[in-house]
Amino acid sequence: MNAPRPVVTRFAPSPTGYLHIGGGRTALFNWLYARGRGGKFLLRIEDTDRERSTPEATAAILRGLTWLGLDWDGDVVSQFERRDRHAAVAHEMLARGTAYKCFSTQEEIAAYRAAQEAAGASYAVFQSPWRDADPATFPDAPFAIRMKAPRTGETVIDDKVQGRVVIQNATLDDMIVLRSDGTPVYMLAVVVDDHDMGVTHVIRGDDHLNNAARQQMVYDAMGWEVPTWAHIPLIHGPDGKKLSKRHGATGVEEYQAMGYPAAGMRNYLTRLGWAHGDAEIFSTAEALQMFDLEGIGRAPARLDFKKLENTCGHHMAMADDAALLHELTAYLGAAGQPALTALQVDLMAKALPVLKKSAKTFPELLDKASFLMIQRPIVPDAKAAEALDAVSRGILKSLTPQLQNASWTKEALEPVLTEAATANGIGFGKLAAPLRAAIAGRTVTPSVYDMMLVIGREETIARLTDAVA
RNA sequence: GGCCCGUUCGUCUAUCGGUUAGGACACCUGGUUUUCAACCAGGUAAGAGGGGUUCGACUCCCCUACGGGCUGCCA
Repeated sequence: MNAPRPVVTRFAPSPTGYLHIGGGRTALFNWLYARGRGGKFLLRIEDTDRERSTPEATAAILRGLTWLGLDWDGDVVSQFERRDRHAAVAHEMLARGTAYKCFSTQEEIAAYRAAQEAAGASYAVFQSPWRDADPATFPDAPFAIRMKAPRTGETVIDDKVQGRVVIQNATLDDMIVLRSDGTPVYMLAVVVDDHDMGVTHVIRGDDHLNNAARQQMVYDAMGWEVPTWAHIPLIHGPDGKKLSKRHGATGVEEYQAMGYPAAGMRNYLTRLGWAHGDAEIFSTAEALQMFDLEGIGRAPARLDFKKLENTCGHHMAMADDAALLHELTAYLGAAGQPALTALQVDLMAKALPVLKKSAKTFPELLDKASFLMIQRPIVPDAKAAEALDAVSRGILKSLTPQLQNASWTKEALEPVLTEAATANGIGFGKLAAPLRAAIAGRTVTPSVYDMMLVIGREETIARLTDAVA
């Protein structure tokens, strides 16, 4: 019995922008798969395209992953820095006879295709005249190294998500592995890096499914063990088209700035395109237990903000108070809003156990907490001002001295308020409205008891006094 | 154009030849309630279309339609 190799997965984004939400999900799947099996999750930045790669983009990707709670093992690998190794492998392929020098210029290749099209072909794979050329005929000119790919037969990708995918070798050309300027091509770099990094499972977007065939040829050419493939469908927008900027947020950091809690985001993203029976709301620890490649669907999934919000609501409610307060602070920073004052932090800590139960996002939480964020004198909005008519103000005024003596617990406050209502011949609702207006300056707030308990007796009485003055 | 992948309620999905096709979000109705929520109960809602295979197909095969991807000395 051979012990199975420990799982090694990786996330390999191009640093050409922010961390796309689809990329975030791909990273999450890789992370869940590795971490759930005691394996390693590696991070590699595919920065071989010097024109488009920026350090800012790399930083943004790292921030996005960190926010999602996806930690990687070891150092971040730069693909560009490994270019010498890639080139060495290309030359090794040359030595093995699995690749050859191609002196065809780009003009010649274009001309070849044009000629084929003129001859009626709709598309033609380029067939280099140098594939089997005698070295004696080699010109003294720059050359690219092309893989000597099989021209007949088929390449089979045994994919954990897509199943058995068969590609006819005749439809693939001899891809270039090393450019004429000596730089490696992405297709070669990925294979060399994945092999050198010991990656056992390649979990990535299905836009790479066709590429897998050519990459598998490189593995074969080098005599390396082919990793387990798992090509997952891309995420689409609500209209079913590929998710793009016109759908709204596509960057992971935008979701943070919109105030979705990371745990909810993880849960939602895990469930998007993956299922485990009826499991809907689960912790990350539970996700780690359940996640497998089997549960990944084959069809692209659409983003549904309503469900995202609902999922986040559950996580908000079950979050640990201290952790939630900490994340709220981080949210304010990410959203570019002022930090909480010491007093607000104090009040927020008291209010959180109640507020978190009904909020789905941080902005919503903050809105429900507005009664503790504001300062006297409180300026009521139009509707609140209406609730504070002369009669109501009179009732509030008579209530103040009674609050002075009541002990400040919900149990003690309840009879005080209900008795005040009956004494004035009104229902509790009629009393709560002006109270709410006086305490919060608005008509939609948490329970009046909860607000009073959070801000305390002194502040409550001060606000009531202001309102009736 | 060629090749590859996909298609179950509006959305995410379960089902792995035999089910009244299940769950969740959303939506609608009712309940609870000091407001908004939250919460509780109930309801509407699906196998893209057409051929096969089979005693029996959402499940297997073929065709069509639609969607997506790849087809580069980009990644």
